Amino acid sequence: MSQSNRKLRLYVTIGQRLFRDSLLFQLLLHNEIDLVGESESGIDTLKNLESARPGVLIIEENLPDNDGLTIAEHALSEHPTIAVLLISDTPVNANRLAIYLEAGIKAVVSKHQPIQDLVKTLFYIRNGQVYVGAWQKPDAPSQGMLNAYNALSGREREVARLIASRTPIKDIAEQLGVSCKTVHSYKDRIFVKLGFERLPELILFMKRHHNGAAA
Amino acid sequence: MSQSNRKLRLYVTIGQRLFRDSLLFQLLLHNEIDLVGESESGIDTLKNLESARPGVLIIEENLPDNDGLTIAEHALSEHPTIAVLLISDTPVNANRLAIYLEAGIKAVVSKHQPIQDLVKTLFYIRNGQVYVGAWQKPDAPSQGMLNAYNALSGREREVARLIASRTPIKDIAEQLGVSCKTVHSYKDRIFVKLGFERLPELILFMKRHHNGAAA
DNA sequence: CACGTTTGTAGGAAATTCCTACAGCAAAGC
DNA sequence: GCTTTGCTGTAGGAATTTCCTACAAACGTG
Repeated sequence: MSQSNRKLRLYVTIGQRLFRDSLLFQLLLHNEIDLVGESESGIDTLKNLESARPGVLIIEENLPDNDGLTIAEHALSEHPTIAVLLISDTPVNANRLAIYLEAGIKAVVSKHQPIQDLVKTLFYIRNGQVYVGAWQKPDAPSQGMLNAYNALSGREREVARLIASRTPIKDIAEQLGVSCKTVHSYKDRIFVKLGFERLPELILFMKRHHNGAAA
Repeated sequence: MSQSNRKLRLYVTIGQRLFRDSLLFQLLLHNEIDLVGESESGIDTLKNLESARPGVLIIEENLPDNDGLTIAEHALSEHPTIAVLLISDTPVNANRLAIYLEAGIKAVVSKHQPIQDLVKTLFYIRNGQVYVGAWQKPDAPSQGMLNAYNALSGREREVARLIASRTPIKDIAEQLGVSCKTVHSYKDRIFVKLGFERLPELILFMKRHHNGAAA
């Protein structure tokens, strides 16, 4: 997945603390990510870039003080090597995308996309590549995820359901009449198949497929 | 902390998927929280409440289709027992808060507050109590956190710094010339003292105190 | 049918979490 | 001054988790 072996030096500019925090908590779970700075306004961002020297800048389109695009352009004129990922408020169309790319922005993710898209994009652009993948297939919103669910085997689905409903592994093992080790194996395989790394992703995924533990 | 022993049945209405996801990932880490539904619009929310029967509804003030307050009032007229937590776009003042409380809303958290505030408030109101704590002391933004940092002992700070910079426990033990077990003890104590439960919280905390691993 | 893949099963090593222990020292009292 | 109490540095144990490997039975498909 990740070609580059050095850490991803990340700067995040998001106005609202609540969302900045929760996004950062997610991103910081990846230990390749090194947060070198954050701010809530464009001006602060420009001031800090010099010393923070990020490799990637995630910046919101609508900032309290300025337009994210403007800030990004300023940032790029001073530090052309930064890979900028713009978070847009609205779904992105080809026209807008073209404008962004022309400005030197490497990728755009809309706030209406799942967080996995952001993470995927982030890792993709970190080597300087432009990412335009997401808008080419806007017809299949969660199709990939549905496919992923279908890829689970019967036993895996059972385990996935139980894990998502927070049944302890030991209880699952008991219920299914297998050893804990086996349940762990299922768990591992589920996470690999779905591309997840942590429990909340699985819980949310199962809820959204109406297979959660609606008690 | 949590008086009630049954799970917190949570419904979340946040327009933007990216933020809904990242917030949910955080909230779902708490295993007392049982997500019974989510939507991105007020109308959907009202439609789903009947079957989801949440104990707590977290709802954004500004939704794509409607005003969160209006939706909350509708929801409360049908299901008066739901504890509503409104996420407001702007900092909340006493006047606005009074309006909200009169409408039957249990708490308001602004998007400019840290995520811990949201979580704390969520657990507080789950038993039906009104939460008005956050705006009574708006003068001390991160004072509590600074105090918390000062509460760490010298050795704990060293370990906190190394952990936040993602140094493996074994390396930390080596560097400090103590056993892994000891490092784990420090880690445990750090997390208890700061009230954290997961690594990203510590990383972010250390960054924000300029004690991160600015390589 | 033979060969590659998926599924159900499980074990081992290393790491992590959670809890407990304990000696030394410092501050707080009495 | 002496005792109690609490914090700091140190560490061990048990249970759990993660990560990786293994392997036989079933399955599918040229």
